[in-house]
Amino acid sequence: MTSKPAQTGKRAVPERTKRGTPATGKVTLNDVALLAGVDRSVVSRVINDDPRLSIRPDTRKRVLETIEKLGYRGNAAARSLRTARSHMIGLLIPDFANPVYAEIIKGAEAEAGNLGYGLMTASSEGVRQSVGHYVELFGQGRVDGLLLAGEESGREMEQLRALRVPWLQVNRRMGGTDRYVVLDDEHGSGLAVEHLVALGHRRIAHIAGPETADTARRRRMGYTEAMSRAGLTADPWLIIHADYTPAGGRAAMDELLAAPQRPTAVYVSNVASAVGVLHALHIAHVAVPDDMSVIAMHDMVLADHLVPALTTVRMPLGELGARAVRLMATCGPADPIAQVVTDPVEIVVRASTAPPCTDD
Amino acid sequence: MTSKPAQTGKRAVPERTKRGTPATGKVTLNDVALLAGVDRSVVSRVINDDPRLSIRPDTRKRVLETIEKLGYRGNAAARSLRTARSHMIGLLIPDFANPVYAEIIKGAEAEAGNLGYGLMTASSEGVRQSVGHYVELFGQGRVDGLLLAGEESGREMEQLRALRVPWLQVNRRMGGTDRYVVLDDEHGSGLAVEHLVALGHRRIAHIAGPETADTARRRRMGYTEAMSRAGLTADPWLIIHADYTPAGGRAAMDELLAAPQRPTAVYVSNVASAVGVLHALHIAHVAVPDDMSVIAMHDMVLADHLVPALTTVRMPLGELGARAVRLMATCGPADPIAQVVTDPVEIVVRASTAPPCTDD
DNA sequence: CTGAAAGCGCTTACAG
DNA sequence: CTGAAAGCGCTTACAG
Repeated sequence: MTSKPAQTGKRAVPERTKRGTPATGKVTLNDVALLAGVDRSVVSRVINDDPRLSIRPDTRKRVLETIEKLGYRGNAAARSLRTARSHMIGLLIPDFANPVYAEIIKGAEAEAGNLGYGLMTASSEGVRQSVGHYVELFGQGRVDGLLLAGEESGREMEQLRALRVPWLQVNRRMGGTDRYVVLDDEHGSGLAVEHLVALGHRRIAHIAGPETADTARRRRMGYTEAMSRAGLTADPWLIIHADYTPAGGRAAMDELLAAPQRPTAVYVSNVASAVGVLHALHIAHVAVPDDMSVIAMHDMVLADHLVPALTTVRMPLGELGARAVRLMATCGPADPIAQVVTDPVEIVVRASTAPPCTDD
Repeated sequence: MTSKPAQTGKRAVPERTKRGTPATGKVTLNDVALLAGVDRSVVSRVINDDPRLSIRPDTRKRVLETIEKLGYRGNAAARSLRTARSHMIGLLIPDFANPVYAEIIKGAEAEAGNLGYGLMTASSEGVRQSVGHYVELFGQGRVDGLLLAGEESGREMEQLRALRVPWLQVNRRMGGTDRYVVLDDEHGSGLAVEHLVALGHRRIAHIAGPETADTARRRRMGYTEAMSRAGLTADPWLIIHADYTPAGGRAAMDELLAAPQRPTAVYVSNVASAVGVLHALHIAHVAVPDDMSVIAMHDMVLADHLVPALTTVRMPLGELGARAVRLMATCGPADPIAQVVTDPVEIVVRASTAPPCTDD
């Protein structure tokens, strides 16, 4: 007679999961239930704080103690399979080397931890190199949601959409979507211009980001509007578009220095570009801030140690990352999300800005 | 009579996974099998290229086409649960703002992609803030292995060990372990010193990393040995320990400038510190490279744009990250791994090094 | 107050 | 050459 497989916990196991190897320490719900003398469904409900569970205090205590004693850790895969949620959030950034994203990641990571989520950060660059692209990484239910801080091409957005994973744009709003969270770039830009105006500058240039970038557009608008408010004209030759990189900033500054009428101050839309701007001025023997004031969007530790120390606009980048995670974790996949993080924006005055030379 | 649940694909499904909602597009192996007219085990084996499967070419073709047609993506949780592998690798770094780690992450990410793994990067900082610490993030079978590039405290290593996840130290070897992959820091340091010696410097200082850091120790050793080889003495006052941060480098340089006999050159063990070193020299009106040559460990885009552009030692940081992932993916959890990535180490000469002033 | 059962979507040894 | 079955470790509606 073929005996039915013996009861709970004694069922046949595939070779690779051999029991009796306590070294591996694979403790399951069943092990806990067996030792605590209850059903595994009870253990599960204790762990998940099921409000519909009524249980005697001492039974609960016994279960909890057994979990502790065996060092039980729930299996993420089993739980994901059952609940169809991974408790992971993906974050796609353009480049790990850009310190702006480091701030966003930090905020996102901390908030994810608080909400019991894991954060899986990848760079567009890295993903592009890999074989399966987004599919391997973010498809297959690996993440519950995807935060997009990168510059995805149309084809890439297509691929992402095919994954059918809820997504949210961070720090940009492309393609007329209603799923984004951004900073108040216009306001920040306005403050930068106002700082320079207050110092007495009138010919203020703007090294803007790439023309295609949404952030660049918003910062440029903030700049032109603040110029108008101050009764100054933002002549087209005062605005140069450049990549958000040191090399981009350097080239833009060179161009600005070659202009017929030199500005006395420049507002750079990105701190990475500003590094290149300072370098270009150094090479051209233009003294900062005596002959040229420089202020840049985004404050970083680095700014304090550049030569000279860089005046910046501090934006709540960490809060942006945190907010994005929170929204992703709490909103439905199709809820419209259109948020602007405004809170602490301030000018951090350092050595790179001063009144213009009087003999100008 | 209670009819047995109808066959494959028609079993009762829990409410949340309602079929007939093609919008959600939850396509399973069963759906593919049904449409292709084969068993789902066949589909599985086709997907996984099971060598023990013999199948008619046209059947295989039909299966593949159906997968394509339905846009089937395997469910990661189900696969993980069944195979007890997550195909995820965790990477723990100290700080996203440190550009050195950006390079390591990039290399690791690319290699993970090539091997079909996902990379889950977290910072020690961020993890410490979160509620469940490592357990939530890396426990529960979420990752197959853990790459440790951070500075974990003893208590944290304890926690990590309790997770029973295979781990590998990256860029450091702490606690007499035989699971690490590092760079040839000694060799790189030697090259830095040799570069300065070749320029004619004899009083060469070293701003070393934190005394507790393994990398700092190896770089300092490379420095002292190269000094000896050149017949120079590495006097104790020439060596200052500092954090791997701009602030650390700045304080160390200030200390060096206050010394009775000033060095003519300094080898800084980290590019972040070097930023602070250049700043300190600027403040003190010490001309670089005329009055002080500066060379730093680790090449970054930033180095090219500092004032002045910084001479560096380029180390294979990306390859370090890639190697770590490869080892983690291919080695057994207890195999001894003690590797040194030596390959392309070279001096990148920029504007911060020159022969010493002759009137010195 | 607690237990038994079904099933999430896969993989794999085995049967035919 | 292909199919049927068992089971990975959970959760949850339901029964008692």
